[in-house]
Amino acid sequence: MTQETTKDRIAEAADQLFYERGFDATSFADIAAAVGISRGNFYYHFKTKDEILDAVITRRMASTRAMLSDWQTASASPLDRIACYIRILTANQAKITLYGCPVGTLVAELGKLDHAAQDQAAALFTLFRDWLCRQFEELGCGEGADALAMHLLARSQGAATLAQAFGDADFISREVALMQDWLRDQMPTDYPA
Amino acid sequence: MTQETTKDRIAEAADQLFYERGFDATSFADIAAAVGISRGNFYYHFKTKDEILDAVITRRMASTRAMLSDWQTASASPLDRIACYIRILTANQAKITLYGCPVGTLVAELGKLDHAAQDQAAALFTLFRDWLCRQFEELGCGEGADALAMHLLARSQGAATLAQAFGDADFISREVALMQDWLRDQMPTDYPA
DNA sequence: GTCTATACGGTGATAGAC
DNA sequence: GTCTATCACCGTATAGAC
Repeated sequence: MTQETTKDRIAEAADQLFYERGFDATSFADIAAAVGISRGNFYYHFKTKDEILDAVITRRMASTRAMLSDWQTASASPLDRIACYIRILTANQAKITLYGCPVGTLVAELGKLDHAAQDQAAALFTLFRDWLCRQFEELGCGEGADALAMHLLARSQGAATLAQAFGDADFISREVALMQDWLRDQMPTDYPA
Repeated sequence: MTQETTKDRIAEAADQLFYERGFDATSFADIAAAVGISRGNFYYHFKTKDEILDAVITRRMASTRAMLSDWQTASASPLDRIACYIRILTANQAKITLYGCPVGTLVAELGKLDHAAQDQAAALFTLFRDWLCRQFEELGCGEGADALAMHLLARSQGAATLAQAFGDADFISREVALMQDWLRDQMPTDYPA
């Protein structure tokens, strides 16, 4: 039905390259080569590099929303849903070891560049934060739900950063196990088994 | 006694700029302007940009070693020494909120650039890792000492990453409190009070 | 040691033919 | 929609005067 346009293919290639090499280090020539078009043709689809960044962030927002929505329907209990989140670290273990977390590294880079889109990128974090917060609320954590969500996000980021720094994929497995233990401990005592 | 040479001043300025803006985004012009010399004169002291990066990493290695050595002598108990480590997050709270962790962000960037110096930068992490590992060993954690060291490093990185992403300095305080609680729990039951 | 002047490649970006 | 040709600019790096 819906054809994949050249514009989509550019955004897709840019998405991957921004992740693997970083936004600033990725040139138009790199993206054009990956898509298989000339640099000139490029500007027919995107006027500036920042426009591509916008498109990439929009793409990531959409796919993140879709993923969170899937988890929401896939599991009945909030505990299982949070476990889904923790498992993405395992699922993406190899890539994270090579390039870090796609969200964390982008936000960090745009922050240092003082780029206008840094808030948009941070919104990717907010998507996870709010979703996790809701799960912890359903779990009965009430006031502390957002703090728990932030804490879990931080633990994930730390695992990704050190795994990349030391090229140690197994470290992710160990941290995932610790996060699952931690998650069990967050279950209120009056929560139905 | 020891004069501060122009070379030192360049390395010092580069150190700060690499932290605040990132390695790749910092140009010779930026550093030259910060030091107050011309771009041409620059190359009398450093032949390439990578040489400056080397000097910056060497600087950071030396200052980190000095800091760890200070903590070693300042506190008698390994528990107190680990607490010293946790406190640097609080001490550098404002800068971390703006620019992230100096070590973590440099390693992440060099990793994405696939830069030759990425292992040298990772050695900065190893410095902390080995030092923390020794403290946990003295604490009687034996086999698990390195795992505890890595875990604490990851927790710190996560706190720094999210604080920067959300521009939330207070988050560091909350994570520091959690890390201190965690540290207490790592104390073996037979450890003398 | 410090400067000015300059080379040279790659960058984002534009114009215009097809 | 896609291409080639071209632009101005900024990056690292060099040469040579003082």
